[in-house]
Amino acid sequence: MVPNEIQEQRMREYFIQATKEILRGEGIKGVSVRNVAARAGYSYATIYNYFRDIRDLVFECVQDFQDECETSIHQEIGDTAQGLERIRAITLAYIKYFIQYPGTFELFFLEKTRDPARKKPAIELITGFLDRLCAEDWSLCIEKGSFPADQIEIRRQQLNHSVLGMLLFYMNLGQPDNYQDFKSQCEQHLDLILDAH
Amino acid sequence: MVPNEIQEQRMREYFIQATKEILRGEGIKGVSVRNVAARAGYSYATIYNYFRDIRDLVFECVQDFQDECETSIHQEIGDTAQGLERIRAITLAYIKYFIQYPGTFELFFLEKTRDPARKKPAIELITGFLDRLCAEDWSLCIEKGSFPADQIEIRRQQLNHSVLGMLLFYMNLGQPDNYQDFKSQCEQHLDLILDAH
DNA sequence: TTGCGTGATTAACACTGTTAATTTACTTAA
DNA sequence: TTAAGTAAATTAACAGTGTTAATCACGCAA
Repeated sequence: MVPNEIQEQRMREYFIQATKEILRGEGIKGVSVRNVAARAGYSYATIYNYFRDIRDLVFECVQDFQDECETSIHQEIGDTAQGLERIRAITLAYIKYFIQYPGTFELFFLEKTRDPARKKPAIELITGFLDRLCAEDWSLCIEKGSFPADQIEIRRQQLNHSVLGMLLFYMNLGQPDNYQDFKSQCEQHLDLILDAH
Repeated sequence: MVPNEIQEQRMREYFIQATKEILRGEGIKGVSVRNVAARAGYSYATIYNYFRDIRDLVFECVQDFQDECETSIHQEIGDTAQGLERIRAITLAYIKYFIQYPGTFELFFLEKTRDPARKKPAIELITGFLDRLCAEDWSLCIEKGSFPADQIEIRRQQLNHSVLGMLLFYMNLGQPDNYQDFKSQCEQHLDLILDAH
């Protein structure tokens, strides 16, 4: 890495850090060019020397928040035994994280890129996240023959879709109208999807 | 109705019409106070005599778009016989509508109210929409005993969540990356949810 | 005709993202 | 050491956004 590139990466990191702080505190609505720049100690226009636009900057935070989320999940699930039961635990912890940090939910699922092609890595990070978290456990399900092999794929997808749908219903439409009901709804649906009947 | 109220309702209607036109043409990103007012032939500040804020105005369009969507669906499903098969047809038409009018999808599921309590009617319109469309068919399923009665509710919910999740994945994250794949994915999942096994 | 009041309008404020022009800081060559 | 040149940070500016307060215009009653 040329010195130039080290400095550039450092500058980028200043802005990314500032953006992360704002996302954590105020959510995506608090992120603005001037807001981020002020927190990073630079003028607002400086951002455009390091990022194409503000959305570009915001998507740079995806990896970090995902790492953070993953850590939180692993703490939450403890040493739950691999397999279906752990898919359940991981998914519930995954949901819990987004409820706790709605700013991250907005960033991951509600924010749009100007140029999806250029941001493909970040987007793939998001779409494959839950699958990646549960990868080993699904493999084990195949080995143990918990499901017909051709059903694994569709169940993984269904898990993805249902979880996203439930989160969106709860966070954007307020349904169910309290967390207790929401949580038991989540558990009920997980049981259905992960049940081998 | 006092003359005063008739005039007021008329004014509101001018702005609502203008908003609907913009939503249809450019989606929610095209809706701004000045944009709507110009199209309605009034000054931007006039809107605030009839609506609390711009989001308030935007949510006034929900009912109309829902009526429009319902008409489109009934056209699409033709005379499909009541029951499970019609739930399938309705849901596919429902999905098709939102793909065709992404502005409506954004309005229904992505837009946030400032004051959810005050906009409760519009929100309930949205959250109960698909259920209402399929109400008769679910009833028939109960009568015919297609499912255990206690499973009906959860399947209805699962349909709701899965559909919303799939739509969001496809529209915001571009997964699957083409409409053909998306459509067959939808069909596959519908079969799973509506299958009595 | 004057005065009042309703309601539409303009002006203003505080924001937003983005770009161009300018200034600053630093490195290199003379 | 000074001068020139370059790279990067800053300011200014533009075109938007939502929202509110002050102002203006019009119709109606006295």
